[in-house]
Amino acid sequence: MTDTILSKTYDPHAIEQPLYDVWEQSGYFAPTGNGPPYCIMIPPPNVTGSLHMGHAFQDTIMDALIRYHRMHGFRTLWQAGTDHAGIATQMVVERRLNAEGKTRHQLGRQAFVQRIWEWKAHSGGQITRQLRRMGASLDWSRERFTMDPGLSNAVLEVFVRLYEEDLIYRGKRLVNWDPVLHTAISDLEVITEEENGHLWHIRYPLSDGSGHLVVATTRPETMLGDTAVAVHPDDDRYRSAVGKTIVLPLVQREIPVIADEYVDPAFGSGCVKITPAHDFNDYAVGQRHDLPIINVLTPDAAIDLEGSPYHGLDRFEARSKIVAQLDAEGLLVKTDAHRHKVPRGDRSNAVIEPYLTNQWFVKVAPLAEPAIAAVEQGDIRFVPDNWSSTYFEWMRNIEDWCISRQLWWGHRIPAWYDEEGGIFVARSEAEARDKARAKHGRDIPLRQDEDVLDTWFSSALWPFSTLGWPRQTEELQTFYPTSVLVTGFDIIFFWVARMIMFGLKFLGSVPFREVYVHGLIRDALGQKMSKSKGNILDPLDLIDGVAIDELIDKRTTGLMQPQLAPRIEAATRKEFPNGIAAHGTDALRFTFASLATQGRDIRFDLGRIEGYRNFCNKLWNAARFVLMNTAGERCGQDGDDYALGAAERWIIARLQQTEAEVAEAIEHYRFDRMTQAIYAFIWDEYCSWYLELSKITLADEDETTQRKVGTRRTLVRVLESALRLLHPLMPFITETIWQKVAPLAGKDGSSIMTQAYPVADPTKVDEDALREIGWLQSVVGAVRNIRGEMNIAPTHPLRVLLQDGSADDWDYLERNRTGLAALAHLARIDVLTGQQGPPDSATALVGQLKVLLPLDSAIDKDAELKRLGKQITKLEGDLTRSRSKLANPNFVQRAPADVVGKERERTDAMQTALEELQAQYEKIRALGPS
RNA sequence: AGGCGCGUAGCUCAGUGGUAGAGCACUACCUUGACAUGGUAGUGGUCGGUGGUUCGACUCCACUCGCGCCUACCA
Repeated sequence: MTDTILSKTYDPHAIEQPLYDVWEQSGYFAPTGNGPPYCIMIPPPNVTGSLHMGHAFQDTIMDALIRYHRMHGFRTLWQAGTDHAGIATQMVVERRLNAEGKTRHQLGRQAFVQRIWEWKAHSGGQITRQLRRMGASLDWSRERFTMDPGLSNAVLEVFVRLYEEDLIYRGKRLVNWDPVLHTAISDLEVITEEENGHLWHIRYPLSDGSGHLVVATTRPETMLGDTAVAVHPDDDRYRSAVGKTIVLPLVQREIPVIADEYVDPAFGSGCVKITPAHDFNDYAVGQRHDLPIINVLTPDAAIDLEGSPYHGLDRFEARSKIVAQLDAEGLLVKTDAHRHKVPRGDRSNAVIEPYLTNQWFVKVAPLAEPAIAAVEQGDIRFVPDNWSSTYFEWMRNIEDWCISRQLWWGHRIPAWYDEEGGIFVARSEAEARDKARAKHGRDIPLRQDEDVLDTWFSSALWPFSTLGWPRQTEELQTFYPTSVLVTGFDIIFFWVARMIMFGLKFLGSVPFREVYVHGLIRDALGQKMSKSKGNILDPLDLIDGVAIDELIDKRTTGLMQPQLAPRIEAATRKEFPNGIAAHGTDALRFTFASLATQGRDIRFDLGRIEGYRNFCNKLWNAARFVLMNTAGERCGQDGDDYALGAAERWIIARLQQTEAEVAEAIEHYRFDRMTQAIYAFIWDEYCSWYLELSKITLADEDETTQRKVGTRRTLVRVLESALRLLHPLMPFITETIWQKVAPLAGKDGSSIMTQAYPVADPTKVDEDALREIGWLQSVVGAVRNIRGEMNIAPTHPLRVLLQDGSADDWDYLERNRTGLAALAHLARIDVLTGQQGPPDSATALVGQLKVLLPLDSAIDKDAELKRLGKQITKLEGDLTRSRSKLANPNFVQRAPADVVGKERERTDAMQTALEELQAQYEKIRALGPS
């Protein structure tokens, strides 16, 4: 391999990582220049997590936008950073601790948190390394972590200010309680899914002995905490019972029968047991009727009722005992199978209990109002737009946000209590002491709240906390509001809405102008990728390749349900019998971009990435060809004399059109169209046609030097532009080739990254050249069609006759004779003039020009008849349709004149062509057997 | 119950009020000096269904069938 020529085969592994290191060390990722600011905040991945397909997809999109804008001269910042991911991270470390036979409680809070920091130091670099493998041009010099001092300070500031404005409050409320993790979680972290259960019908005797009511429940164990039975006020069946009391079975407590509209008379028996301490609806009923609230569960969700035989039993164990006891007492009327929704924690998968505890809440409604307005007014635009309805739907029905978590890993709530339960919310313990001293007139012991904040609380500040807020930094001034947020729809509520609310509240303006909402990557079968399903693909495996055994190993180790392993192994072997080949980062990125359509689900199909790996290879080899033909040659630089032929002007025109298409696509976040435009240009036009045409010019001994210089110039310059056009999607291969090609194209600069993005120049769209090469392609196509359909070897030299051409046809022929002969493998091209009758030929039409291939031994009569017949049939169908259109007076009168005119022209052309082909068909048929 | 999305070639997906597209797969021929991770040609769709608007509907509207997601839920 010489210095100027590329290696024979495209090997992504050899080129990618070294380039990234050079870029990073050169400081190319940091914002520079005085252009308008462009900023994207990375959705911070979990600090101890690893890169999954969703990340890789999202980061590809962001990097494409960032590189595109950077090349356009924007002062571009892609903010790097990670999230402390409270529950997730704590769980990981706790599990490791448990594996050592210890619990976090044995360790104590301080030591446990220290362990987590150690774990972060140990594994925190993985995801950032993986992002580098993806080519992500994040500004690592500005990397942030949500628990950095600066960001923690922002959290404090926001908490204190919201508290001072009464937008944060503490209260004893029914919350979603995770009995495994021992913490409250927000509504959003609860996953409710239908499961099989039972509906137990239980007899509740009236105290006055006048009978009983039957209540239906899915949770009989909560009856221990019943404080009423409710019926609908209009339910005639139970009107007389309202106001009476019931002796609660097993407990023998007397509880009232009340009337409340909440009850659906049509469901079950129409009587509902009310347990305000353990059901959200019952809690509301309890509030309305001033019912006592009796808690019967421990934080572990075991029965907590001193003196009861069920005390200490887990809720599910208690359930079966209670049902058995009721049955024994003759109070169980019946048990129905019943499907109902069961709430589970998204992290622990434990059944969530509504549980009465002291928690901190954000009063969301006042914050939601301006956040709704911002989207209504268009200060923030969702792309695609339909996501705004989802956003509105949620924001208009939003409930207060429970932000306290009974965890150890996270931002500790900046609230201190005195011994009388007084609360001092402050930026520091010292400040809290001052406040306490002011209240009590002396120093008193204070104790800080044990809880930490929901991770999403700090994430909500990400767009400004990373830029230094509450300090008014230069970065904050420059980059806030950021340009666009790129995210999946699954976290619109968790994250996007909350960033908007907090951004408006604390900065007075929206955190981003646009929200590009992309779909979720699924497997080839449309299943969500998850560890437990064993269908995870690791983006790095697609880049580097993975052997089948290793892949199976990755998918089957550490499963929650190890019994699924054989099934997962079988499915994996079926889908990837030979493992996964290495495709390189560029191919993976291009694949993601091509899949970025407007839909919700994205099925990841291995065929796509293979195709794009081939595309890389195509580009690589095209570049090799160009370098082989231009390196060390005159390429029309520095005033060197050159001339451009139609082919050159054509490919230059097509380049402009492609550039315009690409700009249009990326400005509308249509990365799929961007990939398609570039792919088609490079493969189908530059490689398939221009390279082939250039070979002819360069090999033609009769061709002028100027034309040859012009051809070389065009080869390198169009390639160089195409590389820049492609760079945001395929950073590595484009940089590698660019380094070789740029000098030949008269470009200097150390990296393609910092070059200008190509912009279409409409004055370079030469319509004549487009027509001329279009003509050439049609004539070549006509010959190839005949060749192909009749199975004539591509190299078998043919003679072609052209007849009935227009002045343009002969003009084009004159200039493209050599090209036509070479591309169509023609030995001779002759023009039939005047009354010369053509020999028996296979015939095709290009406009009115007849392309005739005389029938010789190479031509099969039956094949030609078949070929013509096929064309005739198609033409007849089209013609019939066109004619009936024109025969419709309404069409002729009402359709726009140009549409009608076009239809007439088309019909005439088809008519002529059909006659020609039919005549030809008859002529061939009349020949004797071949 | 409310909201949203999807249904186009065997598969994965674009698309537009005016003659249906791409990639992959498939078939035939071809190892021609950039590339077999390649070349050339070709097969393949009454655009889920019904009705309406229109000169004209795959496209707009209504209804309908099927699939999926989200939110809120009847104990």
